[in-house]
Amino acid sequence: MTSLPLHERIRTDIESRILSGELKPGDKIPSEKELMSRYGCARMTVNKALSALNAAGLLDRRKRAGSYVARPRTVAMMLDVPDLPTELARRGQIYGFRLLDRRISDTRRWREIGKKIGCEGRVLVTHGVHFADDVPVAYEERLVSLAAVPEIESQDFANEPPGSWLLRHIPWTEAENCIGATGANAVTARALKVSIGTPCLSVERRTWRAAECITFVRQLYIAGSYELIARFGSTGRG
Amino acid sequence: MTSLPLHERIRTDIESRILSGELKPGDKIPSEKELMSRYGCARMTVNKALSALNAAGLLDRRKRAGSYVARPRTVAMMLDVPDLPTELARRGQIYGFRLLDRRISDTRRWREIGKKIGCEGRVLVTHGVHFADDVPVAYEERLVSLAAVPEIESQDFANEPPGSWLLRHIPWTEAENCIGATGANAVTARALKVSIGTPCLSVERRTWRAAECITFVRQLYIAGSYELIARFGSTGRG
DNA sequence: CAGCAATAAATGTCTATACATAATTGCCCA
DNA sequence: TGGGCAATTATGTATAGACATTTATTGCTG
Repeated sequence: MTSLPLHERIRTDIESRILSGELKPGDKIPSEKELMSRYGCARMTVNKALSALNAAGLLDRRKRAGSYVARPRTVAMMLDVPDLPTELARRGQIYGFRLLDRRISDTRRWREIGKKIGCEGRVLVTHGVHFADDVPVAYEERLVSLAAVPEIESQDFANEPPGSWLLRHIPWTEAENCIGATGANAVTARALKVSIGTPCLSVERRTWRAAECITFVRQLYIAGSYELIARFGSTGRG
Repeated sequence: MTSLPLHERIRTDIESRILSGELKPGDKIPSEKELMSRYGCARMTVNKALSALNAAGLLDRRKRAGSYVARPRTVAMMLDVPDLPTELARRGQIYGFRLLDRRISDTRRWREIGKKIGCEGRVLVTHGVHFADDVPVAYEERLVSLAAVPEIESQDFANEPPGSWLLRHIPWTEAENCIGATGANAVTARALKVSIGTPCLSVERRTWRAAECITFVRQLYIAGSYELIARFGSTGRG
């Protein structure tokens, strides 16, 4: 009997009636006044519940008009993009990283690099392999803008892959993932110790901090060794 | 000069200091008491701002201990789960669907079906191919619980694939996607007119309505023909 | 009947207060 | 020294009231 707080109970009451289809998009929700007498509580309590549903995108609220069930625009789900070392540790596997190559390039001389990362200037380029229990699971190519992250030039990535280093040191405001499938090519197949053409999950990610591109990464996970999980749960809470 | 409400100003103040890196993961945020004297307002106002940041996952708040900048474990991103017909129409391609097989099975006789969908009873099983401009792009296997969706038994899916029909008719409360890569097997390769072993993006999705499983679907997208996009923007707000 | 103005109804924000709950800190005693 | 209890502190929840803002409705007027 941990009895939820009242505002959460009001929230989940309405939420479940929306999600179950009992309340359809466009339907009107009782006014705060009505709900406060129905639940026998103060208006702030009802307001907290409805504001949360509004913030979660389940309700549209307009002054004087009332609260209405929002019509869903896009079906969006939460995708947990994992940090590989963290994720493997959680599974009880031993994580390893081997740096295959590390060089500094310049978008003015190597155009295709600028195209990938989407910025100008000097760029740190690394290639490496992620291991789980000494078995290769992923190949990684990474570009890091040295204009945005000059400190990274002094890192050797002996103990920590560039991605984890960046995650710990560099805050970012926006990112975009592109998820697809592809076959391993000659270079990646050799690094991952699989045959050419082996299916791989491909994750490409660009990360920005306030309009400035920080890094581009392309990871190839050997089919079956790794999967992404995306959830849509009733709410963003948990 | 519409001057934001105070609680939003407090929120964005702190939020921008987190996102800019001025406040790092693990750093302590001033207590509500301190913030209320700093902004010259009541505690509820500060509380509203901090609670919102907490709900957004930017803060960890613990009683007695205080509020701390959350350390991003797995970064949650928004994944737009596509409805294939809608998505292709948006791209200006002509969508098509061919039903290859349709049967009704029972989890009590076919155990592996019950295992996939995670429920008991009679199940509608369909196999089909999605086309873009008459070219196959995806193979789909779908299981639908007839206990949860009896109406679907009378559908023939001549005009509309089962997924779109479900999306339009059946509300759901929870879903989970599992995204990986795999090679086409004999059956799927023949249906997609590719050679066996061709890399494919695999999306498996289970959908529930209030603890009752509605449907399981497994889609195989031919590598290169389709990609998922996931975005993360600074805040969950619009 | 059209257009405009007043009214009322709903949400939005904020205050000041109260008590509840959890966790840290430190003190006391074995 | 160390274990356990109590005091303290910060957050969590809730109340009752006030005023602001937006906008649908109503009613008045030409």
